[in-house]
Amino acid sequence: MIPAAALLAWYDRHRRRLPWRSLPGERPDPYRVWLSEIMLQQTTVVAVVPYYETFLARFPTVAALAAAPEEEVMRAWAGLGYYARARNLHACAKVVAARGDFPRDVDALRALPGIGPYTAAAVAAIAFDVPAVPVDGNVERVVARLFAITDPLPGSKPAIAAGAARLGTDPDAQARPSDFAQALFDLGATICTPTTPACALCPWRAGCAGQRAGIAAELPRKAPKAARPLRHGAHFWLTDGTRVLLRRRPPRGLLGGMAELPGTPWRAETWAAAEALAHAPMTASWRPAGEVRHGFTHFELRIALFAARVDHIQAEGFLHPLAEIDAAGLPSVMRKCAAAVHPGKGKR
DNA sequence: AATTCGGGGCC
DNA sequence: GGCCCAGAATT
Repeated sequence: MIPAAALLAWYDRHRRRLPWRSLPGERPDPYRVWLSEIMLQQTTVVAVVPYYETFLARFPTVAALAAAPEEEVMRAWAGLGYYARARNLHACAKVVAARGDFPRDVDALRALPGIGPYTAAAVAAIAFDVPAVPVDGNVERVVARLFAITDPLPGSKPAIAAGAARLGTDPDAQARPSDFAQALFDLGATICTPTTPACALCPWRAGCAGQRAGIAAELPRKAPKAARPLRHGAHFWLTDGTRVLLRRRPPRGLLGGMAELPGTPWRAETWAAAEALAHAPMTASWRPAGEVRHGFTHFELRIALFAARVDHIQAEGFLHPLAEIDAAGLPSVMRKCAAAVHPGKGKR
């Protein structure tokens, strides 16, 4: 038996202070818990913090978020990645605002847009003290080590989920579901880390089968990943001296609904200059303007840049002031392109 | 069950 | 250069 009391005692002394966390004894704001959980999906705490602060200041309540134009929500999300999250966030806010509040149980939360099994359990536990154990990457690692589960992910997910649920049956865990969930996160983030776990400092060291077997650092094992193919594209920086031409990507799919520089499709073959220029937004004296490399989850991209200045822009898309390019809501790959061609201030 | 979705920090 | 991250939706 792994004692929840030992973890909770450790958490009471060593828990991380994070902007979306309420103080001990303070009732959490479900909106803030939910917002943070969506942002934290596959995204590190360090990356989320500045976005969370800005986002919360701009949209202080779920009603304010629901009432905002979608384009403004997407612009506030720009650079954080996985943009379907932002669209689902907005859709979820509208449902919740119409209902009046967030549902308090796992199944009802699970039915909302952008909320899957993990987030439903996390919001229920953290915001409403429902005795659920959310299983994220941290918890998978902790549980795989505690029980020495050597089968590789993702096949071992059911066994790991069962182990996590077993941990949550401890009466001490059931007495503090919100703290127990966050304690598991903090243990995974600060002690039971991916490469070199600090087992000497771990409150669960005595009961850890992985540590006892000397294989903790190797767990969880994972199936090998496929190689990322290389793709090529060309994009165009067209300015009239005060504005630059942008366009909107299709609402779904990669970078769905985000702004971009006009360009070619992205494909496996390289683009000859003349071939790429056939995709230019208008006829002009295009000059080569460097290359940008960017890694996506499942492919790597190399973009050849072309730039031109004309007196009058006549092309499809919309014009954005050069001086406010950082506020254009460009995804990171396009911010790289803009910075390569137009090395201005450079920050967001 | 597999694939498609971003981006950055850290080793 | 690879790994990881408070995963979900789609196919």
